[in-house]
Amino acid sequence: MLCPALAGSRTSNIFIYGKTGTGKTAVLKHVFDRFSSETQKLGRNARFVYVNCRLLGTEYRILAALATAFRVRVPFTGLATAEVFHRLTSALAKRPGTFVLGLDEIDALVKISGDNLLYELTRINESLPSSSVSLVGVSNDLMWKELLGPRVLSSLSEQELVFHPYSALELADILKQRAQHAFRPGVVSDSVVALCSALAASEHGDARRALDLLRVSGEVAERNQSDVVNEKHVRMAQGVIERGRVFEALTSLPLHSRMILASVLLLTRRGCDVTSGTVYSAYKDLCGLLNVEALTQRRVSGLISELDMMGVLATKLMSFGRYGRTKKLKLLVPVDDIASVLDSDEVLSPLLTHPPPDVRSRPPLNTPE
DNA sequence: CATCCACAGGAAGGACGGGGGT
DNA sequence: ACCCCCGTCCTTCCTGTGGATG
Repeated sequence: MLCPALAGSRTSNIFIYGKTGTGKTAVLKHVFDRFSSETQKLGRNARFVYVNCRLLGTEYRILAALATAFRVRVPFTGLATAEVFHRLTSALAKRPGTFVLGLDEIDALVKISGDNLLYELTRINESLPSSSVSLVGVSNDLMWKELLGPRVLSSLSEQELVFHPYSALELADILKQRAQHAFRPGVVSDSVVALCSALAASEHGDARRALDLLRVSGEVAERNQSDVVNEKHVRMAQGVIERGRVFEALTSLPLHSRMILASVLLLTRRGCDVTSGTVYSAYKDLCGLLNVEALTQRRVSGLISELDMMGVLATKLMSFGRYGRTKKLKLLVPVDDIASVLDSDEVLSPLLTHPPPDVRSRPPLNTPE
């Protein structure tokens, strides 16, 4: 699909779908690399730029990253988004060529700030007389297209590509091949490979998961001074990976999000019902104890939604008729895991290990379960 | 049927840290 | 040095809402 770039002409916009761990990003990066070196050899002025929309987070930062890739220096804040766009455009106009922008996790961009930037990007060519810009959008949300306006949709999906999940057999092939490089012969048996791939296949065929699982299994085996990797190590590795992910996600959370999480933890431990209302008052008490100014209920509600989207919490809207509507919260992560993360938090841990007697919530709603 | 609870979540705007241009 | 503008994070204010109750 990108071959026209070799001849110096514009490529179609491409849209790539597929679940996580099916190799979209890997393929995109690899293809971009190959094309970069090929076009260089041919002496074409072509650039293949990769950005990850979700990691960058905002419209502005994505544009700034694109600009930086074209050696346009922009500050991390202070400029209007439109201004950055303008600078990018004029930089592109100055050096004629073929430019392909790979926008990974493009669904995140649209969910955060709408399809405006995409729209602008699809019609950037109109103001570039001698260069061409085309887009490669990558999304792991198949239903995501519905968020797009028709004007963007038609121009973005000139060509489409779907990456199907790997089957357990395909995963096993990948793992076997990697295992040959990473392990001494005979250390990893076929049954271990089969288990890793089966576990990953059951989680929608995520190859990254499978590889991580095998790698960590090896580490676990090594730590246990075992000469071979066996099924038990794989099971242990599963737990290690899970905890690692949780730990990383939670420790990087801002203070107030961690405090909200601590409130949920306290309420859960005490067996109170955990709803947005009770959590907020527990959170406020926590703020009082820490001498921190509490955020408003509105903001806390927003932070809870963020935790929900991260998959730390599950929320469920419940209606009790006359007794109002509320969001029930449930931790999706084992209580002990969260506790151990918060325990290593120097600000919050004293409150969790010796919970003061009256960090309490409002009296529970007298409603039937 | 209307009411009303206890919130959800949208809109608008303000404080702040940090630009650009002159 | 000055002014104005920007994105981010948060607040304030507001309207919307599912369903038991009167």
